[in-house]
Amino acid sequence: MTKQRKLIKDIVYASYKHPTAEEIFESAKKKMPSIAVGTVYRNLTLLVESGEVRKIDVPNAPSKYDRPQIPHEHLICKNCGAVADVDLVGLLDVLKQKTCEEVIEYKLTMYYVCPKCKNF
Amino acid sequence: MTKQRKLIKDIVYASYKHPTAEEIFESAKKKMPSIAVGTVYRNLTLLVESGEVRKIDVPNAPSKYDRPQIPHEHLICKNCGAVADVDLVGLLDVLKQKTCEEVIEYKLTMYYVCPKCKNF
DNA sequence: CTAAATGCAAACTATTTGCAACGAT
DNA sequence: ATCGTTGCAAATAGTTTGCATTTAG
Repeated sequence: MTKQRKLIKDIVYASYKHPTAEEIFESAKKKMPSIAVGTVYRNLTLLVESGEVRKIDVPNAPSKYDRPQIPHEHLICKNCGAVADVDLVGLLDVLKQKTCEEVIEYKLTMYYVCPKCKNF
Repeated sequence: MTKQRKLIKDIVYASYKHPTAEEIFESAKKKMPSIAVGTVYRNLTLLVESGEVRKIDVPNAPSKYDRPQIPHEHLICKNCGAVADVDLVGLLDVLKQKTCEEVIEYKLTMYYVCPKCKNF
């Protein structure tokens, strides 16, 4: 882990809001004036791949970055009733965006046919 | 409604899949070779604004377009309990994509503070 | 007639990439 | 010495925009 990568990760983790790559870049330049945008993007991609940072896709706007959190929801099999946990990272943001409201929390249950039942 | 606009709308409505602007443009050129990409984008924007066409935002990929459908969910005020209806077009697709499962249906309730309560 | 819409091309935004220099093992 | 990483600048992808011309109402 290079100091650039460390710096970028620290900025994301320390941010009170969800910063964009550009904002992270601006912030990083204060500590390390020579850092390049390309480096920020490259490292964000790497950090997202390793799961250290979470990317939030925002339609018609630059992506935002955040530390990962692990909420989870349930998928219920319509056939056998088995419950699977699913990690629905980013759903709250999707709901906020789709409703255009400051959604605080939500209750969600999904229904499907589980892999086992699907094979019979 | 110009013939370009009509053509674009028809293409979206006739498409078996969810076409991108580029695909719509290619398809439109077959009927009207002089049509410009800019026209396709401008009309798609207009059609989306008027509700005649639905835009599907896809992370890291061109947006797709579809005819609109109107499911709806509830937003409940945590303060006064008032219920607002919201149109959550595209949520099922988001859930399918996020869970990587063939979600059949879902139950969703969201909580927020309604505009009236927010102002007191 | 005239306001809105078009075609064309250039501009823009967010992000990615090629490459030579750099830096940590 | 080596291999990943950097800074820089140019490239890319998707979309938007300015402008002179055309078209629909």
